[in-house]
Amino acid sequence: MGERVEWALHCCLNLAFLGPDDAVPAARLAAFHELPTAYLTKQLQALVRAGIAASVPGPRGGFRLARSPEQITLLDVVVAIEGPEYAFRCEEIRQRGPASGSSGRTQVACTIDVAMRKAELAWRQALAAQTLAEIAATVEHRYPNMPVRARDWLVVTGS
Amino acid sequence: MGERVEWALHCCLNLAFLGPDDAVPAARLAAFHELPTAYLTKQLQALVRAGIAASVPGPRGGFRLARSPEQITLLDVVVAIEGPEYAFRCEEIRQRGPASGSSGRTQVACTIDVAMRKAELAWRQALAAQTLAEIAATVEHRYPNMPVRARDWLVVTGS
DNA sequence: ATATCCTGGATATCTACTATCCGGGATATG
DNA sequence: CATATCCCGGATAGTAGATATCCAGGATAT
Repeated sequence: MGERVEWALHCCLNLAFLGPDDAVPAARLAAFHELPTAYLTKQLQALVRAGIAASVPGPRGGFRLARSPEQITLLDVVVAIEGPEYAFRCEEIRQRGPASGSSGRTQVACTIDVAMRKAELAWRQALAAQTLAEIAATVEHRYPNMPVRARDWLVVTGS
Repeated sequence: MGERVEWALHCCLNLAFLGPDDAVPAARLAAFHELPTAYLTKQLQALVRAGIAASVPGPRGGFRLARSPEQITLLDVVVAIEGPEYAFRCEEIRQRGPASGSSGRTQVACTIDVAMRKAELAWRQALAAQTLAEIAATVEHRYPNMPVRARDWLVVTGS
């Protein structure tokens, strides 16, 4: 899994600490964790396309969450960055080779594929069961001053 | 996830259809699914190093399962090929940047990392819950003649 | 002795991830 | 209206890992 996922998750978490209408420029969001601005911007755009974040152009613009942290799961973010494809993709090698037979076995599922998909569904369900709000609450419980610190550094207080 | 995993799973399944002492040369195992012999051999060697398969050198040699299919889980095969590392690896970007603070926060777990690991554990458990024997039984139930066909083609009958 | 087969290393190719840059468009501010 | 700020999309490189091949050496059955 790409490092981009970690970037996106931390950025979403930081945005979750802010007010719903506090937009943070990509450059500031990147500087907060010393990430490359241009590349992080690509990931933020992916979050926008997925409907997780929203972008505001112009001065005092930036990125904010598109919906409340309670309605954003870890799966949402992972899928937005990595794509919806399964990590294990069945290439149907069972149908190649001398013993494949010419019968129309094509339409029946591969047993190994079914088994691997079952495991990936368990992974997806575990990701979908955890929301950004829950993560934020855990962080706030363990490090009470971190949300405050993030907000103070990220938000450009109005002139 | 690499295609190698699919290759390894199908090869292990084919070996599970055979007798415990029927060794199949890598070239024949590869030809069965039209896979590149040399590269498949690398994966078979990984299975040997993991203790899943055993290799027999010399004429009438080849590869066989090192233990019974009941004792081989899908997780065993996946870990043997892909390695034991987590797909999501926390780079601790939270500790970089201006707001990280110089306090000794290093030793406490990253909340996002914990959440992602929880999901991966669910995936691993789902893989560990399925054995090669169960997969083989399902295949045999749905395609009763496939194990026979695999054995007839793979095993070089004595002289 | 010989043919068969695995083992390990070296090498090459290709894809996806990481990263950067730039022109264009949108918007708040004065 | 002019300008500074900021997002958007495309083009472009570099790099690491996955895919793939080849060969010399070792082990073993016949």
